[in-house]
Amino acid sequence: MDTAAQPETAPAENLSAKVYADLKMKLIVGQLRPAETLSIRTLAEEYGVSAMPVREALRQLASEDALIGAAKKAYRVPDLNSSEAANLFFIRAILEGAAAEIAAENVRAKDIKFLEKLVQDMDTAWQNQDAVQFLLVNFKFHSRIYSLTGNSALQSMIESLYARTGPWLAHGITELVTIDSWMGDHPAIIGALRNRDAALARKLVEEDARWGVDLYRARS
Amino acid sequence: MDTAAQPETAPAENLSAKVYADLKMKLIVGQLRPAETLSIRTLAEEYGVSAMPVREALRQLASEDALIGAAKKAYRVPDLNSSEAANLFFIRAILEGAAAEIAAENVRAKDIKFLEKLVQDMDTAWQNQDAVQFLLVNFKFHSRIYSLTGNSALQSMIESLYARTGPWLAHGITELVTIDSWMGDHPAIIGALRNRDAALARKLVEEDARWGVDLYRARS
DNA sequence: TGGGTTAAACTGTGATCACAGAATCATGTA
DNA sequence: TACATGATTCTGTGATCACAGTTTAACCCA
Repeated sequence: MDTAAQPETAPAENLSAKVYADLKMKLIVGQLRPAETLSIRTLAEEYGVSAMPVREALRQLASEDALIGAAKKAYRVPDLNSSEAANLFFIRAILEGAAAEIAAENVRAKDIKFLEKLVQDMDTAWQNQDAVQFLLVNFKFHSRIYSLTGNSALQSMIESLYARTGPWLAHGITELVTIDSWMGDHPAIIGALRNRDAALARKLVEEDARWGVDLYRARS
Repeated sequence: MDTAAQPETAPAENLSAKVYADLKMKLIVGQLRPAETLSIRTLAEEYGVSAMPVREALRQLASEDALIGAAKKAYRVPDLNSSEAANLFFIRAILEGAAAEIAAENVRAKDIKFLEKLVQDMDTAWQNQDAVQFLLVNFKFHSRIYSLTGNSALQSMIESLYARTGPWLAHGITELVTIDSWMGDHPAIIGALRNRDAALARKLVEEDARWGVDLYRARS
């Protein structure tokens, strides 16, 4: 069961929720590769549960298009084309931009401190070539920001977008991204939040999401 | 099975998807009231299927917070408070505003014609005091607009928001909304689209969503 | 009659089985 | 050797059962 880190929002009331949270986190951090196939029975054995919780978790992920599920065919991780990826990063830019705007008004000193630590963690993860840890910390960074909006609906929607873009990001990130091409943005975002500059925070976060699109274009 | 209108996006490959689509549409058009309780076995009998497809549909709706599902307790339709409703309409304004902006660039003559017909349908539905039909046509109106973006992810997210706000809208709409207080907006939206005025289309659609928040404040 | 307690009915949850379609692999033929 | 065809394995899907909490209702006692 504890094969992946649990997300902060894990309610874990029942087995289905646990499996769902675990698989979703694996998607976010890139522990599942594009076009990879997922079988209910195989996963059930891995998790040590029956097929029932797994099938509900897979169906749930498929319902938010984090997985692809066709009738009588194995579930599989989506392999995004450039158009689909652009659409997702476009929505991320919209939602996270709006979230950052609100977050800039609610941010506290402890939030700044936490974000600064995450920037360091992301740096070390990169130096260790640990793509999973890198994406996990990146997710935590953004997650902390839009949790400051107090809008849980907004939060779950953005989370879903990370689950959908995670597999592709993990697949492409080690190939051609240099540490300079992105790392400069996160400290700038922290600075905008500290200064309560909502407009700048929005702009920077939107650019950070746009970076995902650019990364995709560079690959294809 | 055919107890509610099927949404345009209904794939309906399996029973779970059919039940899910049907229940979601009932939420959107207000055929399920806030705090109403839903039982797996009861619904299974109504739909003439086993409990299995129903439980998956209910879990799926609960996963997007269109229903509330606690452990070992009956599923129920959320009864939003003012803060929750405001959060949802806020997201709707963001997403639909961005969608309208893109739609204004892609709109065709046949789309305009279709939207104009829907305005008429909505008018007659109001005169007939048919709240269900009214909300259905309203949904179709907005749905058509953001389908023009070609961004299916955006589409499903907005749909989910309609499912979450539908029950409350249906409950409050017959109480205090006069036909003048909103109807003026839809023809204006059509005009903005026809003129390919993206900025105006965005502004009007955002205001249309904001109307939901105002309606809520008037109630509480 | 009122209140508390118990029993019955109802709830979602997990597990297991049967089934039909999809995919894969082996086998036999040209 | 190449290819078609067969069987076997694997896939999700639907149904049914047992179980443990939750809720509701009835009932009995004061």
